[in-house]
Amino acid sequence: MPRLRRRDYALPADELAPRLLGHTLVRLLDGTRLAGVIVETEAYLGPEDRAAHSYNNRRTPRTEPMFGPAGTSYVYFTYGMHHCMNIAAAEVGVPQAVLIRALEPTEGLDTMRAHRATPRRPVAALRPADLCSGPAKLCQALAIDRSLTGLDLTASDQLWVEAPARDTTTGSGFLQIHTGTRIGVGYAGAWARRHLRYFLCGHPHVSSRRTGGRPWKPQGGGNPAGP
DNA sequence: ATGACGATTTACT
DNA sequence: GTAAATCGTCATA
Repeated sequence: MPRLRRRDYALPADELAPRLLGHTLVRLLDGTRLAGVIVETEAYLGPEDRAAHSYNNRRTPRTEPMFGPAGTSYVYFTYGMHHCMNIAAAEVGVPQAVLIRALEPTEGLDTMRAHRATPRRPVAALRPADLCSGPAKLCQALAIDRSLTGLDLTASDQLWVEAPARDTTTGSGFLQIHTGTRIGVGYAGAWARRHLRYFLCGHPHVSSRRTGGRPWKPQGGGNPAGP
C-alpha cells in the first residue's frame, strides 16, 4: 500500500488522530517489515494543552520534532525505561502531535515476540495481544527508540505509515470509532477530561478500557452520546 | 549541580 | 487494587 504523504498528515491533531485508525505503521528493520494496524491514538494539541509536552510552546531539543512539518516522528523516553512514538500534525511551528497507543500486529510477529520477551515472560508465553497493546509496548516490539525521533515519515526508509485498503475514517465496515479521555494525564486539569483519545471500540488490541467513551461522529443508528 | 517528575508496564497482594 | 522499576529531561540555582 502507498505510504502517507505530507498533505495526509497536515491536519489538526484531533482530526489526524481518528484518521490514522485503520492505517498501518511500518518499521523496516534489517530488511524485515514489522507492521501493525493502528487501533488506538491520542491527540495532543500543543500550546494550550496542559497535557502536551509542548504546553506553553515549550521548545527544547526533545520537543523540537513537534514543531517540524506534519509527518515528523516524535519519539520520547519516559519513566527511565520506556519509549513512546508520536507523529507531528498541523503545520510547521504548531507543536501538535498524535500519540500511537496500540497496534494490531500484522507482520513480523516473531521478531516482535523476541523484542518483547523477558526471563519472566519467554517468547512462547507471549500472545499477539501482548505485543503492541500500549504505547511503550509497540515501541519495544518495533524497535523504535530515540534514534528514530525527528524522522520525516514521508521519506524515511525505516519508519512510515501506509493507507488502509479502504477509508476507515467513519469506521464503516469495521469496528466503530469511539472517543474517551486520554490515559495517564490526570495532572492536566480540564484538559484531562477532554475526549482526545480515539480507538476502535471493543478491539482486542486496544491498550485498556476497550469500551466506554462515546461514538465518534456516530453513523446512522449510533448510540446516544453521554459521558 | 541538583532535585522532581513522568503521554508506562509489570508483578504482586 | 497498589507499588516498584529506573533515568533523561527540565527548571531552578
